[in-house]
Amino acid sequence: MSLSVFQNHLVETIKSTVKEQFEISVENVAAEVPPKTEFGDLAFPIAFELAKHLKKQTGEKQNPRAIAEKLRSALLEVNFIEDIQIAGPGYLNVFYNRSNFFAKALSAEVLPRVNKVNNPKTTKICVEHTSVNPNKAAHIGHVRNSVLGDTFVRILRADGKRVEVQNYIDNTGVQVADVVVGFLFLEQKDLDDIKTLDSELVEQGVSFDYYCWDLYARVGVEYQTNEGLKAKRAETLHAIEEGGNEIADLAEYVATRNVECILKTMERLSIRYDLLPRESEVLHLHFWKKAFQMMKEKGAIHLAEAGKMAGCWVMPFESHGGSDEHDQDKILVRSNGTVTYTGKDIAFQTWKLGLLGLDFNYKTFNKYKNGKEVWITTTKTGENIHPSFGNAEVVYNVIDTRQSYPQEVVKKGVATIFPERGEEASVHLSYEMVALSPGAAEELGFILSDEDRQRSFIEMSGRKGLGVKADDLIDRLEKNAYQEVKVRNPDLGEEQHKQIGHEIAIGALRYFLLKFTKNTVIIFDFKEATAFEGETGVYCQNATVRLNSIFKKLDNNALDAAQELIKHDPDKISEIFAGDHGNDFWGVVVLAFRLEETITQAIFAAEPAVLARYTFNLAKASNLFYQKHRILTETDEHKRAVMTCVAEIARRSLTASLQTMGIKVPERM
RNA sequence: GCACCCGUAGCUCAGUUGGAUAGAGUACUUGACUACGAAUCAAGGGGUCGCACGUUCGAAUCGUGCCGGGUGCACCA
Repeated sequence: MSLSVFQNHLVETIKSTVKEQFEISVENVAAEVPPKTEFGDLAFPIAFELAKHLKKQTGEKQNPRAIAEKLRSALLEVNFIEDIQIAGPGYLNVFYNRSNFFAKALSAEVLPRVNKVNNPKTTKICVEHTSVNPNKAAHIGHVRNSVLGDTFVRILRADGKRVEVQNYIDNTGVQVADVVVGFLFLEQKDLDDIKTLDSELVEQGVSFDYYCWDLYARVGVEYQTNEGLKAKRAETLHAIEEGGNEIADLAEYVATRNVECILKTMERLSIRYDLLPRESEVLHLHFWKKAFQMMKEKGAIHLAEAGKMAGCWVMPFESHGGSDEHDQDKILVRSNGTVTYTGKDIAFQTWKLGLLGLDFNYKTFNKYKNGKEVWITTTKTGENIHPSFGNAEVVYNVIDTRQSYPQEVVKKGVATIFPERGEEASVHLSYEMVALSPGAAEELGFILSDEDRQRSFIEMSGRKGLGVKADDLIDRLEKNAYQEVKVRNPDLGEEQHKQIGHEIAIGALRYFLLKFTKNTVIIFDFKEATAFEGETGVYCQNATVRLNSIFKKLDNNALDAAQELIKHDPDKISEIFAGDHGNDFWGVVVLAFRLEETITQAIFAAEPAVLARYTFNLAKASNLFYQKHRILTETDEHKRAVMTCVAEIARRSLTASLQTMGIKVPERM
C-alpha cells in the first residue's frame, strides 16, 4: 500500500473523464503536492493544460475553473476521496478520507523492501563507485563518491532492485607507479623492506595508506626538478603493466595494501562491495583485444591514415567540434599500438553489460563480519565456485564530472557495438568535486599564494598531498560526538559512548555529503561539516531517537490497543482529524507516506539528495509534532490513540529513510 | 575556440521538471527546560532569483544574447 495506488487511480479516472467529456486523450497527468496541508493532499493542474488544448481546437479562450468543475464531479465518485476543491486559477485539490487512509497506513509495509531473493531472472543493475587509485589514503572527495554511490545502491535496493556493487581497482596506472617509484628510488626499498616497514607502521599505529599519501606527495615534488626520476616513472609503469616481474610484484603488494586500508575506511562508513575488478586483469585477460575486434567489425573506429593522428585508431566524435588545438576524434589506440585508458574502459564496460564474451577469474578478497564475501579478480586460476558477476541490464558509473567527456566516449563506443542495448544501458552518475575553502586549506597547514587566497575554492590534489583525509575527519567527528554523548548520558558505559559517538559521526558525515545536489561543488568547511545542529544527520537521528523514547515510556501494548481503538471507532477518528489539531497530525502521516514516491523520484533523477531533504523535512515535522502535542499526558483516549499511531508511522518512515541513507538510529543520544 | 555545469537572503544551499504568497539551514535579535530529552521549539528582520529581450493564462525554471565563475577538450591515466 502506498500513496501511489491512490494517485494512479485518480490519474486513470481523470484520463477517462477527459476523454469522455472533451474528447482529448492525455498521456501524462501531472500531480503536485500542494504547498500547504490546508490545500489538500494532492493537486492536479490538468485544467490549465486542457484550456490550452481547447483554445487551439476552438479558437476561443477557455476558463480553467469551468473545466475543473466538470472533472470535479467525476472525481468525487472515487471512494477514498473526502472532497475535491477548485482553488486559485483552476487547481483541482484532492482531499483524502483521513480516517480511512489512516487505518490502512497503519497496517502498511514501510520501505525498504529489499529484494531478498537473489532471483537470477530479475534484471541486475551494476553500480561502480569508490574506485580510489590504490596508492594513497582516501580523502573527503573520494568519500563523496562512495557515499553517493552507496546511498544510490541502497535506494535501488529499497525499490526492490537487484544490485551488484563494484569498486574498480586501477592497480596498473601511473598513480600506483609513482608511489612505487618513491619506494624504489627515493627510499631504496625492495619488497621485503616494504613488508618490514609495513609491520613497523602497524606497531606505530600509522596506516600504510597514510604513509603512501606522504610518499606520493614527495615523489610529486621530486618530479619537478628531477628529470631522471621522471624517466624511471615510464619504465616502472611499463614493468607494472607487463606483469610477471619484481617491480610488478612490489606494485601489487603496495596496491593491495592500499585497497585493504581504503576498504577499512569505507567499512567505518557502512560501505561495502561485492566485487573488486582490477585493471591488471582487464589487461592480462585481453579484454581490450576482444573489444577492439568487435569495434572494428562494427565500424565504430577507423585507422587514421593522414594528419597528425596518422597510425592511430580513433573514434569519431562529431558533437565535440574540432579546433587547431583539439581534435574532434578520440584516440583509442596510439600509433605505437598501445591502448588508451578510454579504450580499456570501453572493454570493461562491455564486460559489465555481459556483452564481451570473456570473463574474469575470481577469488575471495576478504569477509565482512556478517559473513558476506568481497571478491576480487585474478589472472591466475580462480575459485571454481563463485557468484555470477557482471551481466547487468544497466550500469551506473559513479565518477566525478571532470570525466564526463571520456564517459561519453565509453557510452557511445559501447552503444555503437551494441545498438540494441543503446546508450541507456550506460549511465554516468556524475557529481561535482569537493574542494577546499582557502581557510580550510590553511587550517590543514598549507601555505597559499596570494592568488590562491583570492580564489573561491582550491581543488584537492593527491599529488600535492592537499586534502582532508577521510579517516582524520571521521576521527574528529567521532571524538566530538563521543564527548557530547558522554556528557548527556553519564549513566551509559564507555563502550556505548563510543558506539553511539560512532553512529552520530557517520550520520553527520553521510548526511553532510548527501544534502548537496550532485552538481554543486562542495566547498569543504570544517565548521559546516562537523556541525551537529540544524540541517544535519544528527538532527534526523535525534528526532527518531526521541520518537522511540516515547514508546519506551508507553505501555508495551499501547500501540496495539491504539490500533484496536481506531479500528472500532472510525467516526471518532474522523472527528479528531477534522478538529483543531487535525492538520498537525494529518500533515505528519501524509508526509511519512511519501517515502516510497521519494525513492522513485530519487532513482528517476539519480539524485540521492532528494531523499536527504525528504528525511530532514520529515524529522522536522516529527519534532514539531511531539513538541506541540504530548502523548503521555493526553486524557482523551481516542486522541491519544491517534497520536500514538502518528508517532509510530513517523518513526517507521524515518527509520527506513535513514537506513536507506546508511545512517543508523542510536539507542540513545 | 568548442562542450558541459553554476549564478536565488549577509553566508551555505533547496526549489517536486512551467504553477498557488520563492523556501531551508546558518549568522544576528528575542523568548521557552522541576522535560513523552533543549543536538529542540517559537517569534523577528533579511530577495532586482546575474542582466536584457522573447515564448504564454503563468517563468527562478523554457529559448536567444550578454556579464561573471568553474570544469573538461593530450598518442596522461
